[in-house]
Amino acid sequence: MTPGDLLQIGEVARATGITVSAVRYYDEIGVISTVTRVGGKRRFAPETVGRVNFILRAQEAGFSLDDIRTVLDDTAGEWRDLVKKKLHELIERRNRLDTMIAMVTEIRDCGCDAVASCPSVSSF
Amino acid sequence: MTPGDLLQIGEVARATGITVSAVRYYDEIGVISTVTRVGGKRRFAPETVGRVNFILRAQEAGFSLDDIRTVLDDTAGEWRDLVKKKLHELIERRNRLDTMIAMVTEIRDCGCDAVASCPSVSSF
DNA sequence: GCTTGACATCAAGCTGACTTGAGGTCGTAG
DNA sequence: CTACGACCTCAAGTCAGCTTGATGTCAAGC
Repeated sequence: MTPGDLLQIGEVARATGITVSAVRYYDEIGVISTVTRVGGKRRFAPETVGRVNFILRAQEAGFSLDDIRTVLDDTAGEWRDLVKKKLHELIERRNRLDTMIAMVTEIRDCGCDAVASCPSVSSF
Repeated sequence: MTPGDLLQIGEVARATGITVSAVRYYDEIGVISTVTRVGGKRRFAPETVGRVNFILRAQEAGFSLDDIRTVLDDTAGEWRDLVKKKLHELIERRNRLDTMIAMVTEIRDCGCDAVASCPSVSSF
């Protein structure tokens, strides 16, 4: 058992589903941080689990780890602007995705023999 | 002027907005193909432009060049299954994106000082 | 004949997000 | 005492998707 409620690296890994080396990597680049070390070993705050989950979601949505660090570490007001900008990008991304879904649906239902010769492909 | 209606690499690049080196790369890995060579120089069919545009869209939607080659080159029936699978993935991706948009919107409007301490973040 | 511009090849480099491997430390259990 | 599992560091490797640089060819214009 860990002292207080601090987590070991392996616990963070298991709780979030990422590998130990990925947790270490996140720590190195500063998107999460160790509270302290005990005998050289990292100890993380319990909130780290939520933070990692946030990071994973944000990555899925197209944020780079650099973006994420900027957003999470900004104590000035800037982060809100960054989030707004990113929100805009997300909405654009969804629009493109919708276009793509329509396109792929069309291809799925086109009745062509091969995609290469499908008019739906070259019309984009 | 090119003989017939075949395009030089630079024309393909200008027509699609990608670089000459990227066209060459696409040719090398086989997502597009040169019809012939004239004095060592590649000549492309005009449809190549549409094909490249398709590739760009597909990439935006999360297809890898490998996926794209598989879909485009498949003359058997398999590609339709692959497209179906990809369509499924696209829809999942859109769902995640919607979640993310909701999340980012919440963060934008949360009134917190810093993202790190925002309850919306650790609740994910 | 010389320059210019568009093309060619080939090997190497780059970025992001990690992983892998070698070699070392620490604490507990048998 | 020794073995084990979980941790540590540091350097190097991996993958996709290109780019960059060195060096060379070829046709057209002056």
